[in-house]
Amino acid sequence: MDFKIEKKLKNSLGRAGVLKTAHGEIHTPAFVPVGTKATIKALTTEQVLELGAEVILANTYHLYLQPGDEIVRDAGGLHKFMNWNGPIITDSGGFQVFSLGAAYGKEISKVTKITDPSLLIPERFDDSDAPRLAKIGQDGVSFKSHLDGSVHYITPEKSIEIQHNLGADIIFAFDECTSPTEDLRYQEEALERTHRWAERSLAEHEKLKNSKKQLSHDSHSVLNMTDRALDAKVEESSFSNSSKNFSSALFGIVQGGRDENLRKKSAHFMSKLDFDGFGIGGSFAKEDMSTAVKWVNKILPEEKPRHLLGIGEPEDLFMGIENGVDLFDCVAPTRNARNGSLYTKGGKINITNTKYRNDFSKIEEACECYTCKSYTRAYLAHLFHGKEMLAGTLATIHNLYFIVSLVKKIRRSIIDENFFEFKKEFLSEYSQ
RNA sequence: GCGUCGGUGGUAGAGUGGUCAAUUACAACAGACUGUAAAUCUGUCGCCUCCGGGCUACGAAGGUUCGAAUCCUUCCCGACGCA
Repeated sequence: MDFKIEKKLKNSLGRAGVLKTAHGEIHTPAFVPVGTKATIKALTTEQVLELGAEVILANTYHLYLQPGDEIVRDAGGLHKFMNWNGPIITDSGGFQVFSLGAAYGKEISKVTKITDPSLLIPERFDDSDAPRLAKIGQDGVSFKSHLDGSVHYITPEKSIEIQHNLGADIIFAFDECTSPTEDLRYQEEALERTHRWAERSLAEHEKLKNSKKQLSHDSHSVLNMTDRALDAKVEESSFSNSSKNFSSALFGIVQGGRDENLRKKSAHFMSKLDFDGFGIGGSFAKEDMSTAVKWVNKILPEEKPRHLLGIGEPEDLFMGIENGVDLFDCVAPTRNARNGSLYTKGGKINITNTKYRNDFSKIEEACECYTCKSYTRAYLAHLFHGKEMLAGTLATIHNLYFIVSLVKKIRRSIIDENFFEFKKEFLSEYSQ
């Protein structure tokens, strides 16, 4: 993996660059559509490619449970299995520690609002009796499968092993995504754990990389190749699409919740480790997400890429990019689409609302996506009311196109040196 | 014509003397969704409301009863059976 910064945003941390992976280039900043179970829900990979996405993200935990990482490995890796030849990122399962743990059965979002009553809990209350599918131990996390109830203990080593079997271009260290409702003491304890897990993830990654290299050398040496030729062969294969031997890049994840000291501590800690890039994870309050990102990105080494995990509403994308984020992934555009919430320049609209039933205009008149080129709001409304499968597909194409294109436009504005004008113009219309 | 069964809110369909403005599902209406337990979830869903309650309602009209969607009478409508 190779990352080059092409242009920096003046008076801020923002930058535009190119991230080279074994499966192609990612022009950063970039939005990464989420395909948890090795599919961007409702779309074919051709549709994902056509709407302009360069890279996608899949999930370790889900693919480990179903169909099983060994099946994916035996299929020739994730790229081949799901027919996506571009770059792939896999999340480590760290988010499921939160979503199936502290957030299980509750209405807690990783992005909360300061006014959210869940934040008013003065001290951490003991809710260990509450049913949850993820239970945290010092060594790893015990998951009770949401599919069949079977129990699986995931350690950092196991997460990395699974991710190596899946074979994504960028993989993440196993972390603990904490709930925004946790108090400082717990955040600190969890951070210590995440840091230990980061070191162990890194060690396991190195170990697996080396054993693969060894395997590769061994097989080549049978052919009596010179060392020089061997090295060239290994080098070549690591950038070849069909190769099983290319090595994934490993990103460490900064945690620390909403606390400045913890976030900075985590950023310092991660910076010292030999990661290829970094994820910024955990929970935020909407109102102060920007400061958290800023604290972290001021510390992280400039020359390595940063991925703001799970963030992706338009205003957040501007915020993140301005503060030095290179990659974003988020389920919002795809999930919102399937639930009838569509992005427009003037804000999100709920296409199932009565007023759209006879609205024969496009979702967005100027939009260049497949959906807008061919269909009206009334048709989309009809598909949603009729519960037709095509509703989800057409809506997802539009929403992903909207968000992917927005980030591309923001990238362009950095290169053209009019980021702040573009931001102001876009947000003034969007937040109306 | 006689007999039997049945007519409940937008629909289907519970309820069969008080706890019924009426279970439930669907439809409708609105909202939520940020590293996907998610094509999901939540709320509203007779009218009015100073949110205490008030009013009109279970085919129609009468009646019994302290009290009726529920019991009785007549009528109207539907299905089936017999002429």
